[in-house]
Amino acid sequence: MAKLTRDFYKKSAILLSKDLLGKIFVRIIDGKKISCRISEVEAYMGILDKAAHSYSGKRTNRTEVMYGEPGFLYVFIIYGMYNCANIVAADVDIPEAVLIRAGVPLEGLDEMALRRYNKTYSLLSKKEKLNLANGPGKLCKAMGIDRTDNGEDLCENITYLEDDGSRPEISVSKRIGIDYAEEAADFLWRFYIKEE
DNA sequence: TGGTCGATCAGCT
DNA sequence: GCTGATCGACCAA
Repeated sequence: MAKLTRDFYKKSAILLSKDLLGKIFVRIIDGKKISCRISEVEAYMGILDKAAHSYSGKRTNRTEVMYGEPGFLYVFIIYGMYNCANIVAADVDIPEAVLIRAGVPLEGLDEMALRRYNKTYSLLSKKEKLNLANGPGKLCKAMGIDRTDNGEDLCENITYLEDDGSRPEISVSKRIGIDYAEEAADFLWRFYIKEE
């Protein structure tokens, strides 16, 4: 299984979004491997994107990591209680990122189930299994990602991506929850794996 | 099956 | 003091 290296992330958030679909998002926690297949993402195109935290070049403690090398984690808190995980794209001083919106659990099912529902995977209802990581906040909870993971290097061995050769068909739509962003709200920058 | 609403915090004004 | 790249609980029908 090929672990993705820095080069993979060094492209615009839109291109990276499409390449991320079907890839395997891995974390090693307490020596246990937890992973899920990325099934839904959104591109945030930085300076010119009114929906992006880095719109117009806004640079704060929070957005700082997006101005660095690509292939790092950008984690922020939304609505006071949920974390959202992004992967920094492009290049130094080009603050673009890809929001990981959903994943399909592959390994470490019990670890995810315990973190989300405080019970083992086999005790989950059908709905709970579906809901394990099918949203940005849920995925972070299942994968154990919070603000302390902001700035993690995906080219190290704690959190990283793998390519198992999967090349899914891609569907496109408007991004979610950014109605305030005027014309940018209509851009088709949400990508997800096509269901048959 | 679908609408509304509260939780709760970082960043901005 | 307000608002948001969300979620899940609760209620109505």
